[in-house]
Amino acid sequence: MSEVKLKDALDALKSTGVRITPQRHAILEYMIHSTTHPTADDIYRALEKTFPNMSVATVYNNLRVFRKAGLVKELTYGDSSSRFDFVTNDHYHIICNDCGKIVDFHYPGLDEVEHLASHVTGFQVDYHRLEIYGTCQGCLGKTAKAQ
Amino acid sequence: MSEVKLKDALDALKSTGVRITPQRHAILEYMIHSTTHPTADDIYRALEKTFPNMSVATVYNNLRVFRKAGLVKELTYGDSSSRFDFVTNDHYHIICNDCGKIVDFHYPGLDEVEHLASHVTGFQVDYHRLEIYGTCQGCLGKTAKAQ
DNA sequence: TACACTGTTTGTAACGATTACAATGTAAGA
DNA sequence: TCTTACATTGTAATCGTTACAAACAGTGTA
Repeated sequence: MSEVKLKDALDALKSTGVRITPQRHAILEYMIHSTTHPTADDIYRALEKTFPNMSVATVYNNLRVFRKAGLVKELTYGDSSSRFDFVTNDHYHIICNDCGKIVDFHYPGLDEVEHLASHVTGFQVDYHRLEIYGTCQGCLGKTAKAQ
Repeated sequence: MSEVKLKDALDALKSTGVRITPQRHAILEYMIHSTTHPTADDIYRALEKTFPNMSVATVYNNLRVFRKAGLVKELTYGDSSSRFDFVTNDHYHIICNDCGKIVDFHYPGLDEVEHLASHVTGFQVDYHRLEIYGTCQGCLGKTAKAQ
């Protein structure tokens, strides 16, 4: 099924006049198969073996291309570096404050909040972003530690 | 009323054994009166006149102190730099994609989402974060421009 | 009052993520 | 094949943030 996602993504790119290069193919493929919301550097290091000459700049360039095409979302958390997430269906993230793990979960959507916000502020609403923070089961097992 | 907020904040700090310095007083005061969700640099430049010798490091140090004391929230958006928000009541932000303006709005809370997320993922939930993106009325007035 | 202790500020250097830029490479069309 | 436009690469530069060491208070105690 991820083959379908990849094909769809490539088609979407092609239709906007973006050239499909081996690097772009590889980055997209990696992001689709990844479950870990990788940073640009994660992607770079993962593909280093296959593309020994690839530059970090290429990763950043293409992540921007994908973002503009709506294929990829950039997640800016407190960490120093952004994480990137292949856009599939509407889903939200829950993030472990202890180990940083990010898990997806689905929720019907928050149209009501958007409507209220639009009504109160006069904004024209495009989209929203929601994250939940807590502690994952793995870290709950260990003894708590003061931050 | 912002006097009360300031006093409360100072009391809260004092009670946790944090010393109240003129710089800390000024930073807190600025944040409470500010409506613009300033960056560390905004704060630094605003207080430069009053404290010609103040260091950027002091601003960062104290924002971290305030954050740990729960007085201030750090907002990491796509921009390069973090923005800081004095914590009052529960409110959310709606952000203009065009001019970057951030407006607060209130909403009853999203306990239900937290519960569902906790149930599905097994996380122990601490808090969440929600932002809505769109275009503010001012920017709607101008003609739209492709990104 | 003098002293020691602890937390604070300051200045600067260092770090690390991201971007800009110029040079080189490559695909597609005429 | 030639041309043109887009891609990649490598590197230097930028910029927000932090680390660190030195100078500075404020507070309590003798």
